[in-house]
Amino acid sequence: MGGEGHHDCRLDHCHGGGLGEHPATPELTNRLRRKSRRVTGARQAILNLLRTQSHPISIRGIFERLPQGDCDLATVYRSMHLLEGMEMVKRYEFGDGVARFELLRDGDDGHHHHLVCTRCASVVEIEECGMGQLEERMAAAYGFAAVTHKLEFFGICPRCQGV
Amino acid sequence: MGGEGHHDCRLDHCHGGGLGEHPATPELTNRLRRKSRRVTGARQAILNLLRTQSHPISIRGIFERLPQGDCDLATVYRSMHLLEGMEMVKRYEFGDGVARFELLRDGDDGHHHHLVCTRCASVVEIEECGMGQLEERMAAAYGFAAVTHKLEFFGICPRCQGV
DNA sequence: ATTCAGATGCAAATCATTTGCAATTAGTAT
DNA sequence: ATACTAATTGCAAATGATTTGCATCTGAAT
Ligand SMILES: [Mn+2]
Ligand SMILES: [Mn+2]
Ligand SMILES: [Zn+2]
Ligand SMILES: [Zn+2]
Repeated sequence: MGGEGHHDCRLDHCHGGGLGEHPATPELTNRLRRKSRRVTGARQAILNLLRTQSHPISIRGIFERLPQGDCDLATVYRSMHLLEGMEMVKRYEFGDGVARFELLRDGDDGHHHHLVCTRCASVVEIEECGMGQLEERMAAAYGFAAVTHKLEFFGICPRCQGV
Repeated sequence: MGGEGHHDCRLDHCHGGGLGEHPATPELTNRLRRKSRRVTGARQAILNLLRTQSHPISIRGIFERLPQGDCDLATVYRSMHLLEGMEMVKRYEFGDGVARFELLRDGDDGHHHHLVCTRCASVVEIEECGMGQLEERMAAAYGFAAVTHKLEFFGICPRCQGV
């Protein structure tokens, strides 16, 4: 084996059909191949959908927005696990028992938080985060390693306040 | 009605049997009666158990520790809802799909956070929290009201680091 | 075209939590 | 102490999100 590898596919096997035209990002293609996973229509479709979202979206939400139930709900679950493992999406939980995901743009670790309305579930993206020092202090104080955190804010949005 | 109310129960209807001897706290008794809810063996048992815990405990965990499955799992679920509504316990979620609860000691709003080991699930109680100003800034910036937050830390505890 | 590990659809299985309902019980009134 | 009624409970069945077994299908290398 080995060699110059000119046998690589020209990255456009997406010859119509399947889940519609979802141009495979070289990004996705490379990451997947590195793990010998495949560039499938479902995965491309899901990533393309995530690209259009500006807030976390649930798996059911993804499924319903995918072109005419083209892909099975179980496949969306499996795909999100895969993408999460590849650090291409990030999982959030707002406490309602439903996981939500956001696309991780290349080079972005995606660390940020949300302000969620407890009445209508509208979301504001929050970039601020002064937790770094606290994490360090914590690691030092309790001997923990690789300390991270999950932080979400809740409240009542302006629109919902106008009873 | 009204009057001196000498018809009140002497708060010790717990004449043996039932869920064992679980002295009813006047605290519990009063809060419950105020809402015309009843002082039952299950509720006393659960509160007494919670009193012995120093970290959040799951509903199944409570159920299993209760004297010989004396009380139904569904009853524990219902009791925790009640107690949460009465602000006698606080709910925490560590992201594993299981809710955990802590007793709210009288006069304490119980606001604090946790440092959870992602390998063995051991927990460190964290009192520090400098989130107050952030909440205010957020309320001001986005017009949200009653802003609160959920914050938990994750990492690898000293014991689990010693692979 | 051939080949086969990786993916998918579909249905059934899990898991945590909730709910309907008939039987039981706490707290009050008699 | 007895009676009465709403609150509570046990038990089983229902939910809802997520996972999984398995036969079939497909991507990508040869
Ligand atoms: Mn976000
Ligand atoms: Mn705690
Ligand atoms: Zn942060
Ligand atoms: Zn805090």
